Amino acid sequence: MRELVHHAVQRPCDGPDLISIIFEAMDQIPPGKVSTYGDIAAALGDRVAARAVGEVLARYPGPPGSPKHRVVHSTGRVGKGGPGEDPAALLASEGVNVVEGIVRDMAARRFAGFRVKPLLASLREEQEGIREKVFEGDDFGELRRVAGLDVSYAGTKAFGAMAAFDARTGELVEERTTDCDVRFPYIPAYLSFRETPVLRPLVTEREGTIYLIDGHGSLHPRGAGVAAHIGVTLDVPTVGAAKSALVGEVGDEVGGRAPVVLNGEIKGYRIGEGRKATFVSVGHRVSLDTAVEICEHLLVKGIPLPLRRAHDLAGTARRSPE
DNA sequence: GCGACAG
DNA sequence: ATCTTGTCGC
Repeated sequence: MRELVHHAVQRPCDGPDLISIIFEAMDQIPPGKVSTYGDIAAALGDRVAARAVGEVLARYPGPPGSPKHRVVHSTGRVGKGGPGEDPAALLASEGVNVVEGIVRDMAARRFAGFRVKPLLASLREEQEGIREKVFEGDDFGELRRVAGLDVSYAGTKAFGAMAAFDARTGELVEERTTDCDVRFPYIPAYLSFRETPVLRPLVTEREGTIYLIDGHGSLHPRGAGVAAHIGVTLDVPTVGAAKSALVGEVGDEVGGRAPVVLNGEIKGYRIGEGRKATFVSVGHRVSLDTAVEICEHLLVKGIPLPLRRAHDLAGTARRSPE
């Protein structure tokens, strides 16, 4: 019982709720018809979210009676279903011909007439707006602290952590954590809508603090990675620091720095060697040169110290009972 | 099969 | 990001 309480719904993350829209769409598939992960993703506004739709069906129970069995692969392959569930049998009971786990006559069975809000389309527009507001110069006054922000997950619950270090002494001066129930899955290039709601309450200091964020900033298809998103929406200085690339072409390394070019422009640098690389880009109000200098200065075993500390803290919060 | 997309 | 056994190294 105690475990159930621990994983029970507490406070939904304060951001866009894609989970509800996915189940709303699924509920529109009539008996005798099927749809695909990609078709639902398209109705949400972006087919890239197909895998995320599958992930949500696996992780979230959804409203009672949600017809998860009516969502199949584009090949017609029926989903696995949860413990004690038999999607193929349910489909058969609705008159769908399933042979060896594959829906027959997909073309005739396929439903795609969803009437849901194409949320991902409006979120892309929001990102375009954020790109316009990003300030790529230095505007953070007197630097007193450098704070790391990171998120870890347990099922549908997110744990955010902040670890702040004194910019002069390098001393750890503050740690803070928070948690909420995730309402937005991981979708490439939409990460900020999953993590910003978790991290927002951890951004308390508005003056003299630069926030290093685990993810890209302007080195993003629409110039609005999570670091840019948090920087612009909260108007705080931020830097993006990711462990792997999302977009751009990595150039030749010079003096430990390899430029990352996007649309003919250097939008980031890869620092650190090989597998321990960090991709640095502008979030907001910190220039690329300054961002790289700060990250290099704080680099410990391939990762900026505040980020490692925030990562550990988020992981601890995830594992701790209370 | 290939290509591949932060966390 | 998380899922996981054994294994290497300080």
